[in-house]
Amino acid sequence: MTSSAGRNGPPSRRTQARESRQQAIVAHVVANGVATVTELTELTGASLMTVHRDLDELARQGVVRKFHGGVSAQPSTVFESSSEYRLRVQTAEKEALANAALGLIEPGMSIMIDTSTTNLFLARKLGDLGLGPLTVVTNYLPAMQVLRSMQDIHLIGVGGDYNTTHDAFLGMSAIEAVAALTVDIVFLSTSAMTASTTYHQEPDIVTIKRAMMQAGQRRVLLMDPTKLERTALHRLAPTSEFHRLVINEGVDDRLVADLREQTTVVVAPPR
Amino acid sequence: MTSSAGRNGPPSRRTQARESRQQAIVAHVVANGVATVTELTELTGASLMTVHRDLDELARQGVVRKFHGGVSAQPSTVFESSSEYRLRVQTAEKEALANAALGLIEPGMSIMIDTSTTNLFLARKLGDLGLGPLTVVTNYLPAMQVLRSMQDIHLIGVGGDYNTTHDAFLGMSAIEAVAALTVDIVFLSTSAMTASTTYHQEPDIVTIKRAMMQAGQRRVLLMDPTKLERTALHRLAPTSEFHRLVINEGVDDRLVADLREQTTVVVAPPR
DNA sequence: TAGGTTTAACAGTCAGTTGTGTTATACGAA
DNA sequence: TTCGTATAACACAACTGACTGTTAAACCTA
Repeated sequence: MTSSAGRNGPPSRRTQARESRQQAIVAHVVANGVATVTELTELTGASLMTVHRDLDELARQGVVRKFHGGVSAQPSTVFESSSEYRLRVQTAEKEALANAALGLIEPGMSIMIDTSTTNLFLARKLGDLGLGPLTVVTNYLPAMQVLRSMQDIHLIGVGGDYNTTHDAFLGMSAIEAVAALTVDIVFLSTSAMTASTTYHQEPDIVTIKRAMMQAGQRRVLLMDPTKLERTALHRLAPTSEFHRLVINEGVDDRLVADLREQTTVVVAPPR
Repeated sequence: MTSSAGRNGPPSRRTQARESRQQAIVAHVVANGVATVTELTELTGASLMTVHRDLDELARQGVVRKFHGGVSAQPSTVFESSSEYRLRVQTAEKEALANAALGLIEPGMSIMIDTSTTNLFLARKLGDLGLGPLTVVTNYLPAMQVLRSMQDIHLIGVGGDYNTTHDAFLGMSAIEAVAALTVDIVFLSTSAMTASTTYHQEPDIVTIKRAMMQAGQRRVLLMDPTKLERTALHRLAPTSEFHRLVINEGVDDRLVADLREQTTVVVAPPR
């Protein structure tokens, strides 16, 4: 991550401009499949060099692919894995989910946090409340960085093979480490779900998430609206396996009704 | 860590002034045992408020203890444990040690790095060389942060209970994780040694360092000059247990001769 | 080789952060 | 209570670093 990846302060006018320009580029490229650089300079009004730099960054994040003469879109399954990319979308929704999750935590509890950007929002909030001593387990490096300096937080890091895409420790040893623990609540998120089932596109992630589910006495699933009513290659677990599902407001009523047949659904209020 | 903890760029006139002022304060307090704040404003020429802020920072680092009316020195064994404090002293020497250590590493190797600031210097250099693929194991969070973005580095994080003082993962699960691994070289450092024996003041650290020694086919000990001919509460291991000892130039000849009777000594050239 | 395309190098602008001091208020010990 | 001490609040200057554009060189491809 180069610049404003995990920042908290105000986004700054400058960075904001950069953000919206890159978003416009992504939207355009995704819509058309391909685009030339000059085409994008006209779209954004920025200089050739700036567009090139934006494209380099987006390519590094795996969102687009550069070739001589222009760029093309990546299949969504590829770039949606990128931790860096996911951190920037649906932030308001994730914030709301995190707030709702916070309400489930009581002082003295031990909780586990999986490799998801939604959970990073949750981690940031854990220090705020005087939740008293709190034990937090995670394999997600950005979460560790956030939690390490917090008072009253006992951080337990899960080690293993570092995975750049997810910015987390995975693999056999991570699974073993998780298997050796039991926590009061485990907070999970995944990339896709239907009313009946949850999914993820990567088998390695499925494995660690399953181990984490085993380690939690209660399992809470946090899902922003973009992930609902979608599937991915690998099945993670039936929806009914989760004790609570936290979603945002504005989800289709029929879907919510279907979900309520499987588990307890909590609707997180915005703001 | 607040500001210029792990920076690399030029120290800046301002920060440099701050550094030397704090060093002067520490020197004064250590020499006299105690000091009043007004006394220190005269010593440094800074305002009352600035001195207070310096003292707050030093107290947070564990170097001095504040009380109403002034400050007192901490026993050296206390503040010498502070990762943040140790990072700022003997940097040139540690740099030289790291360079020498680098020469022992060959492409494709797997290495382990323990919880010591000297090793952080080493970690920073691992990306420079085109050492080809390199597997690096560590329980030291700052090292993980440095290594995570490096190309060609396969990072294996050792998890466990996070310890704020050392900025690292310790405890039973860390030891188990280390015990499950074997690497080509393990790079260690410790707080004190004599010709015959190595020491550390904290039992938890001794335990993990011993586990790491077991995990390494070759054991390399990096020691800056301030640590030589000193002891600490707990014995870590005989000097002869290390395959190589890397020290700086300028160490007393007789001591070097004694050390050479125990192990292979490498003298790191400055620069 | 000639066209456009990409990268490298340089420099300027601007925003945010840090370090500092001054003043005002709160605190603690005698 | 009272005086010295400690913190909080505000303001300011300096510095850093991010972002951008321009120009020049290198590169690819037809």
